[in-house]
Amino acid sequence: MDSGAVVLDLNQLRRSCGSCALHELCLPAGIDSDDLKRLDAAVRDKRKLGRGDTLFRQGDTFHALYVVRSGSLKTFVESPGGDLQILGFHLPGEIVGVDALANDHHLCSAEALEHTSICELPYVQLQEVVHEVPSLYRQLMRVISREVVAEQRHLVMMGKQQAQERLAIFLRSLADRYGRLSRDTTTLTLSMSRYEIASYLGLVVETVSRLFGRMEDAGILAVNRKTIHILRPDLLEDLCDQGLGRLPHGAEVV
Amino acid sequence: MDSGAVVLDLNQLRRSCGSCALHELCLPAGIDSDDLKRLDAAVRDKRKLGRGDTLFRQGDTFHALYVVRSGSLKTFVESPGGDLQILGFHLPGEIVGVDALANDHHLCSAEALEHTSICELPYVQLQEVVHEVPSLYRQLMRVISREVVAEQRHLVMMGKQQAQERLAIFLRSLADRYGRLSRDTTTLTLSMSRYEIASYLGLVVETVSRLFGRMEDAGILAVNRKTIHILRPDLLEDLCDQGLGRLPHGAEVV
DNA sequence: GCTACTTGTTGATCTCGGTCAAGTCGCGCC
DNA sequence: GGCGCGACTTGACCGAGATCAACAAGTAGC
Repeated sequence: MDSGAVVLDLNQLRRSCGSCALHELCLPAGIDSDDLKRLDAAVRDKRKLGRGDTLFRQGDTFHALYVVRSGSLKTFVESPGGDLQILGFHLPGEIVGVDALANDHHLCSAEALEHTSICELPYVQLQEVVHEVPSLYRQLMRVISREVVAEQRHLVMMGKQQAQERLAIFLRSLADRYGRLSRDTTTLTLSMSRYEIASYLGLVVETVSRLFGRMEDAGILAVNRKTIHILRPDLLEDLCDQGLGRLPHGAEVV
Repeated sequence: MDSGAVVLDLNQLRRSCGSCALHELCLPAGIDSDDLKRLDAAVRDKRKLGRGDTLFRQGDTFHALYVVRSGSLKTFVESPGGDLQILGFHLPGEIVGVDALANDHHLCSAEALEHTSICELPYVQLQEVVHEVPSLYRQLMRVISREVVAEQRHLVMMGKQQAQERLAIFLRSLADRYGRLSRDTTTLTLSMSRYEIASYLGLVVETVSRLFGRMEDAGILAVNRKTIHILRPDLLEDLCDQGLGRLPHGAEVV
């Protein structure tokens, strides 16, 4: 810990939570500037990760929570057969590692999908700061709760939705979350592969590929490899909740 | 069980966390007796719920977290079409309501599956106590984290497992959780309907019914309406990871 | 007891999405 | 450039589980 002379590491990206672009989305939301300094003391910069780099792995001992600062992560569990299930994709401002609090070991792995930087919150220090700053405690709970809500949505999707609805919901969710980061909501640059999308949705790659094709045929999307243009957000929205009345997969445009 | 034992006054609800049978599973775990008194001050007894009674409903304003003291709850979301998805079944010692922390409104409903008593933790008071008792903060995080882990397991099940594996995993999970409550692990008395099980597993009732039949034919279970005897726990275990693969052992979740 | 209703079981058929298999595209590398 | 490999797409077929439908067994009300 750096309680004495603070060594400034100029290679590190983050300066302080107060000056972070995610200020209003992340832990600092609603925290006043005095308290922010305390939070800053608990945040340790983490080296940047390149595509495919591991943040933590299933079974690792828990010692910190992480917040995505830029880029994106996937969390997943893998079974011996090489089979894996993607649990979630994590964009800037989202927290990762909460599952490990239960028993001090990570139960899933986290890997960068692209160049990604991370804020590390060593748990011991975080506890101290949270103890000193009640409003931060509340905000931390909020951020954790968001992950719970995301998992619940995921669950509903897996339990009830048809394949096409799943993909539509997934795309809408990505667009929304990028929108919150003040980015374009009609152009998505997917950082994950088709295989990862399929796993997340509980489908197989072939199905995902066909669905992209079908949605493109319907004029809803323009798909070019990793780049997705949402041409008709309204129609995409329609696809998200047609629990019973499904498109007969012709060019059904209303 | 009922003979010779001290007659507990069932009208008298919770006495204190210190004297609660769930002491070691619930929030009090690892908290010393002085601090327990503070926790007690934050716990408000909640009236008992009867079968079908609602604890909170989707959209309700958030003001408290809840811990199941006895009985069981289901949490679920319902879509306009009357369609519902069960998110989880909650047994004694498990926390409910975490999803509402994100935006002050419950995003799912919670309903009792049988006679159930609940400890209510008004959030404002809980925050104060957590502030005073760091070890309680950590334990609260643990309990919340357990729910995250349970959701992750649920997700993996929905994404990768076959119907039969899902039911096997569900039954094993129930047996484990009841086992932790020091009950018989070979006889389950299901408090939920076949429809609720089906929804939880992402299947339809007919399939669940057929699977029970098949497992009975295989000599693994003896099924009589809501009462399930696990005759061959070893075979049930085998069914849990027949697919291509599953979590090897992972860490034990408390 | 009888009737009406809810919950669960069983059988016959259908279908969405998985599986298998054969391309095609994009990209790094020599 | 051409080669090789992984990521993606497309097509033909199939099967697990959904759907439809009839029936059985509890359960509540009278």
